[in-house]
Amino acid sequence: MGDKSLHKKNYIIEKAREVFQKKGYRAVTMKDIVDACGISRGGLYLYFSSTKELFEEIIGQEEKDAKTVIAAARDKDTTPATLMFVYLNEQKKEILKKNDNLSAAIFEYLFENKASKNDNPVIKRIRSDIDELEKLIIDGVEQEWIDCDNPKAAAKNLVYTIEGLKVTAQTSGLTADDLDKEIEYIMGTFGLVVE
Amino acid sequence: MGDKSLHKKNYIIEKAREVFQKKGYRAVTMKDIVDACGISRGGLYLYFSSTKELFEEIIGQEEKDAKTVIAAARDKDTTPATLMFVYLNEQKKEILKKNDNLSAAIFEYLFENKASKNDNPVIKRIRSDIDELEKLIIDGVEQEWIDCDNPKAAAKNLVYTIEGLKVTAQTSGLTADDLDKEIEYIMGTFGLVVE
Amino acid sequence: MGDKSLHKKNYIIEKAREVFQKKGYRAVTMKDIVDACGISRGGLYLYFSSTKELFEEIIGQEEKDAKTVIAAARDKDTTPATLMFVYLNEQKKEILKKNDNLSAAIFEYLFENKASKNDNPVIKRIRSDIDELEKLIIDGVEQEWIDCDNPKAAAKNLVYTIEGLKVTAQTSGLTADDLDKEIEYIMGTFGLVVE
Amino acid sequence: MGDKSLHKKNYIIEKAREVFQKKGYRAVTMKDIVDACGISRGGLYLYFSSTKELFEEIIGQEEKDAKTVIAAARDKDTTPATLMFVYLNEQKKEILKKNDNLSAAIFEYLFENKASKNDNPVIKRIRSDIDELEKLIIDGVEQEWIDCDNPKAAAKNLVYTIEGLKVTAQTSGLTADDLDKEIEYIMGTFGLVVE
DNA sequence: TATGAATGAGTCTTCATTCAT
DNA sequence: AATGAATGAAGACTCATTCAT
Repeated sequence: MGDKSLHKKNYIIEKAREVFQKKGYRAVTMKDIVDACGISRGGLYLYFSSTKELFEEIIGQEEKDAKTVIAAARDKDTTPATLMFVYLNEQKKEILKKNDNLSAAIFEYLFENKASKNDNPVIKRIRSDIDELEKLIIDGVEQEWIDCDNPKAAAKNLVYTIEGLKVTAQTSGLTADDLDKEIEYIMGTFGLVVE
Repeated sequence: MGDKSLHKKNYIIEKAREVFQKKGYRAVTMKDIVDACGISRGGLYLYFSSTKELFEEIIGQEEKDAKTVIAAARDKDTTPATLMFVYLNEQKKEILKKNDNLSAAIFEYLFENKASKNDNPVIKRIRSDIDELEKLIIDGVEQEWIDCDNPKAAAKNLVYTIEGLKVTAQTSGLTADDLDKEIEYIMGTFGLVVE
Repeated sequence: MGDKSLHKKNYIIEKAREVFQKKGYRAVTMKDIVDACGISRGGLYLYFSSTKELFEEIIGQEEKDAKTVIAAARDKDTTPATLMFVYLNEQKKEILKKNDNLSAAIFEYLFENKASKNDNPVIKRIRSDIDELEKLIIDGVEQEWIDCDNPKAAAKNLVYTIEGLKVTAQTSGLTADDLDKEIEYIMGTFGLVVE
Repeated sequence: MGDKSLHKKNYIIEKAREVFQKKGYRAVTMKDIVDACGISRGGLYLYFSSTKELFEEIIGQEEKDAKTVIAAARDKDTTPATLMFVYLNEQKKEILKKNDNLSAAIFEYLFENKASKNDNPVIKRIRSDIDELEKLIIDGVEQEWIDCDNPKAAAKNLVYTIEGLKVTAQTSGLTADDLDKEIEYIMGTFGLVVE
């Protein structure tokens, strides 16, 4: 695949992402993609042979995990408390882009692909997030910023809560204010205060 | 609609629920329902004109909310701490019946019907759960069983976490042990100990 | 399936046979059948879900085997010599209906389904023809009408030759005269004379 | 067309033959050829504009006729009986290479192209085989090796039988033993004994 | 009320064929 | 000569929905 077709592949991915954001996962047909891209049916099949394949390519590139977010924010003066806050706020921003993010599609995709669970990027991201947050909490405890008896359980609880916020935002709607209060509460459970 | 028709309608709902539990929401066709019920296509249309209509009827009857669970467990000697534990265990039981509950189907339904949010039974149930748990926490604080500064925020956080557990169980899988640890952690955040 | 739909099924089979006679096996599409029957695509699928299924139904009804032909011609005064002649002439008649028989389609079908060989009606018919002709030859030898050292080998040879005539008629064309001469020759190998 | 092009054309024919042997005639697509040759779609079209054209080129080169086989075996000491045996054995060898010969593809091709019969190489080969075998039989009769009243009819019968064996091998399967017995029987009809 | 045959629109998928480079 | 991306037509198959009985 030459430079040119790589370009086209990326173009398709770009357009398809928009479609998945708007319509979720299951509702998307190859025709939707074809129409969004303005290419021929056959043309699309040159690059992707199903919406599933296409979607997997997209989420492979998509997931912004805790590691990345935290790493980006970390410098020598950043405290664990600040990092936690940055992470939660990043999640908030993602959640609020409701029609502009892939969570609905991702959930649908996962419901449909329960069987082949272990190798999918979302589950990997969840596991890695738990690990990363655990490390962050342990750091915070050691530096006496964070108050926590059971860092692993706390990390898991946090990740489940964030998944809950994502899904609730999709299904029932959450406002910026709802999320701010939630962040404040979570910070409080670690003995941290939002300034 | 006479008694006989009502009886048949309930029969259809019953069978359809099983179908939705097994296949989710979007994947279910009118034919699936017809086959499960052993009735004719035309016959089904006399009662329900789409899977959506049928599904809405089902979830209207479905939701076991916190109020019901807590009310069932309450008697004059039950402490708020015990009620909290009972509630969390009820959730655990529901979550573990993974292929035998409607959550996957409900999530799918909601993703597909974001627009008509406010009148959907799930959002009503979430609101009512928050209220009910808030009351429980306030009771617990007053009776000095529970330790909590901000009962409303705590109730919301708990509901979001449970939504997160439900969805994670569907998409990534959770074991009984995972849930026990999570329950223990949650109880701990209220200063409660699982015996 | 009620009387009415059985009637329709037979109607489809009837029309489909004409299509297979005209176009062979592989070239026939569900659309061809639909057009020939003047019904809708979906309608056809109610009865048959592939051209293969339809074709198998047709050839199941189709094969006129040696047993049937010979049985039909047999009465107490019929000699083995006559029966042999009747059988060969029946084959001749079938072969000459070139565009009106299914042999081309059957050969194509068999080429495409070599794997599942043993249970197909054509192979069964070939085996049964060999047996039937062997019996006929043995009868003929016993009654001193037919001259043959190895009835089984002779029966096989005859069946192969007839298959060869069928296929040659399809691929290269054979006239009534070609077939008459061939029948005369075959009769001769058994010491029989065509009157 | 220069030497280089001719070389490439032959290369394509070579590879395509393998494809036709494996997949028959109708099932072969231009893409199959392209893949087998490792050339581009456009490149193939420079040489052949359809699978039909390509296939006709192949069978034009293909046929090993009786003339060639018999000529190859003939030397001054070879008897007609031996030549007959050599010819039959050559056919046997061809027939047993079931997935490695073109007969299935050729039959399919002929079924699909009945119209343009007279100029097709198969019918020419059949005619020439009949002639060649007739000559052989006549020779044999003159040299008192072969016993036959009607050499032309016998030659035709033999050719039809061999066509029947080819097609039966493809559709129903024939073993080496089946063929040996058949050869023995055929030799017997000419008063010849297989040693 | 109830049946189930029938329809036709919609989607998926594959291929021969073209054409700019 | 050669490439391979792109097209669009053709066929398979499924479903929601209707309607005569």
